[in-house]
Amino acid sequence: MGKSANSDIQKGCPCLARDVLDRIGDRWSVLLVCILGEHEVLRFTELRRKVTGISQRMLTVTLRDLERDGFVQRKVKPVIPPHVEYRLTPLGHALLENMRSLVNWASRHQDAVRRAREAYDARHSVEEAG
Amino acid sequence: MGKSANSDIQKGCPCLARDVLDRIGDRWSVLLVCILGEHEVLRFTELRRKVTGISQRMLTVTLRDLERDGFVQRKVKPVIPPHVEYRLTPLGHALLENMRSLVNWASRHQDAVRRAREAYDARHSVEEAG
DNA sequence: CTGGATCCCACCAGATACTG
DNA sequence: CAGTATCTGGTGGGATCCAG
Repeated sequence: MGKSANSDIQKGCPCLARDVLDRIGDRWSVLLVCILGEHEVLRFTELRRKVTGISQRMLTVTLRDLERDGFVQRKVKPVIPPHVEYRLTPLGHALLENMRSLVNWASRHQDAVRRAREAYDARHSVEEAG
Repeated sequence: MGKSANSDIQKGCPCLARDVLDRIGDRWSVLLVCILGEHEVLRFTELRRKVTGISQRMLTVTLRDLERDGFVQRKVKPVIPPHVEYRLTPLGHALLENMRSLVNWASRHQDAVRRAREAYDARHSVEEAG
C-alpha cells in the first residue's frame, strides 16, 4: 500500500517521517486540520462550505487519510438522513499545534522568499535579454 | 508564473504561506536542505552522491527552486571544467532549524500514526470481509 | 563537471453522474 | 446528507541525449 521507499533515503536527516511530513505538505490536509481546530466538530457539508474551493472528492479523500492516520475522528450517527461528525483527535490537536508554529514561521518569512524570487527572476530575465 | 491561487483559500488559517510549506512537503527539498546543513558547502556531483536515489533532473530543479526562494546560494567559479558550489543562506539555515524541530516531532509521532493506520486498516478489512 | 532539452508515463486532482 | 464510481486532463518526475 503506498510508496514506502523512504527507508534508505534518510542519510542526511536522522529520520524524515514522511508519513507525517506529507500531511503538512498537503494543502488540503493543512486546511482541514486548521479549520477543525477552530470548530471542535463539523459535518461533511459544513466542512465543504468552509474549505472554499475543495472538491467533494478531495474532501472525502483527505478526510479519510486524516482519519486513517489518527488525526481525525469520524463519528457516524445511523440515522436518515445520514449524520457524520468530524473532529480532531488528541493527536490531531498535537499536529495542529506543531503546524501552527510552522505556518507562523512560514508566513513571517514569506516576504523574504518573495523578494528572493523577484531578485532571482530579475537576474535571470537580464541574462535572457542580454 | 506558477500557481498562485492561495489568496482566497486561507480562510481557516491566518496565512498558509504555501510558498514555504511546499518546500517542507517536498521530499527532495527537505533532503537537500538537511544535507547542505551538515556540510556547509557542496558541489553538484557531491550532492548527487549524497542524496541517494535522486535523478540528475530533480537535483537541478530542486536546487534551482531552493536558490530562487533564497534558501540556497549558488556560486559559480568560471573555470574549466565548471566548478559550482552550493550552500545554505542564512534564510536557509533558519529554514533548516525549523524543519528539524518539525521532523523531530514527526518522527516522535510516527509510531502513533503507524498504529492508527494498522487499526484503521484492520477495521476496514473486517467490514470488507463481513 | 554541470547542467539544458526532450520524451514519456504514471499518478492525481477535478468534474460529473449515481446511490443508500 | 454523505458519500462511491468513473473518466479525463494536467503534471511531476525518471530516463536519455546533448552541450558548454
